Amino acid sequence: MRPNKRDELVRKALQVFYRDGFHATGMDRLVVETGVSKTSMYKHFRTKEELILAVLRLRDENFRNWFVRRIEELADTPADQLLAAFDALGEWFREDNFRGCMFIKAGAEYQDPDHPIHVQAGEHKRLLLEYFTDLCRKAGARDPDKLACQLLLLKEGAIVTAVLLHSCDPARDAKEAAQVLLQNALA
Amino acid sequence: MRPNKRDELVRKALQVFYRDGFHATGMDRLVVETGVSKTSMYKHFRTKEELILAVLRLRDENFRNWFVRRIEELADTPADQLLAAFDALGEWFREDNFRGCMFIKAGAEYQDPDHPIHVQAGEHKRLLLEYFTDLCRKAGARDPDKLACQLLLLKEGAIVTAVLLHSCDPARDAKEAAQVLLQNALA
DNA sequence: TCCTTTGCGTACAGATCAGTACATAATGCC
DNA sequence: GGCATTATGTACTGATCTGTACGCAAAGGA
Repeated sequence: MRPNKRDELVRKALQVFYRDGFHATGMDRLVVETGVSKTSMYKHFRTKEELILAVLRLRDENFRNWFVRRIEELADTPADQLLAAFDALGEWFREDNFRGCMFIKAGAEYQDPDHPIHVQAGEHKRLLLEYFTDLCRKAGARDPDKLACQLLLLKEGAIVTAVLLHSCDPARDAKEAAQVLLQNALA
Repeated sequence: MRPNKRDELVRKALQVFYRDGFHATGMDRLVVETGVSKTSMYKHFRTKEELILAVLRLRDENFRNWFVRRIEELADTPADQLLAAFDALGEWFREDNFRGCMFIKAGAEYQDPDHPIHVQAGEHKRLLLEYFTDLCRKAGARDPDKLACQLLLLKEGAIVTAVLLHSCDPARDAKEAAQVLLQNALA
């Protein structure tokens, strides 16, 4: 029971869940795709829910790391970084295997607000909101909390719309909207 | 096989699917909850997918009717109506059984872009976008298509955020953002 | 070499999935 | 009333779901 074996399982499960959804992906399929035996799978994760929670933790880490790093590559000042966030989004939308936000989907499949999976999905959004708020404060916005929330709305809306309309334009439109909001919040 | 019996089944199925999700709701449970026999159910709908598509059609009709009507009750001029849309959203968020947007959830559970359910979910958003575009044009916006898309982003983002953060504030924040964008597009 | 412990694969349990076969009950027509 | 058609309820199919029981093989200690 090597500890990195567990990580490998989580990585693989992440791909499959992201592509096909949670309810639609059975443990049997995961067992086949990872090549591990069912007993081993259930040694590492006592239930499917526990596996999903581990997957969401990894996804949260991966996504936020990538997002923040990419933004810092694209821009220097906090204000520019807030706008660059939407360029990063656009890059994400253009990836071949883009399938929307895993946390929105998790919240959609596990709707009970008290369900651990739903709670964890909300936590991801809260952390992103914190990041935005921090940038808004550094940029000198009049009401950093409000502006951050508005930019988050644009981000989430862009993701959902990109998925359902199969278009990458939402990233561009969201960026222009963010520009207007930012200008308004700084003046 | 009364024709209104079918509508009744769709109405009931809508409630259950909306509350519990598509994959998580089996035909057996629907049969029990509607009180109809399984044979009758499959006489009206040849497959589960066909039932879901009928449910989405009804939901699209219900939601857009309610949305447009409520907006017209709340405001008179096109510009005010665009803002009132977010007040209507806020009322929706406050409903006890608010569980987010059924079409976002449908798109999340049926991710294949060619899947009929995914396509139909996208169609709903397209129709909403058309409605917004029409209002933007009437309001005299400089670029009605762009503004409409941006307002749609705010709406979708507000829904997703309201669900995951269990808060109704997104409606308020979205409205204020819409106000700024609208002002900017008219000036 | 023998014994114990640990890890893994297979086969299975019981529930539930979508969908159907078939018998019975209700209805329309003459 | 007698007959054909249609609607319905039950019981079932084979597949798949999450999770487990058990047998075997490898490894470690004396």
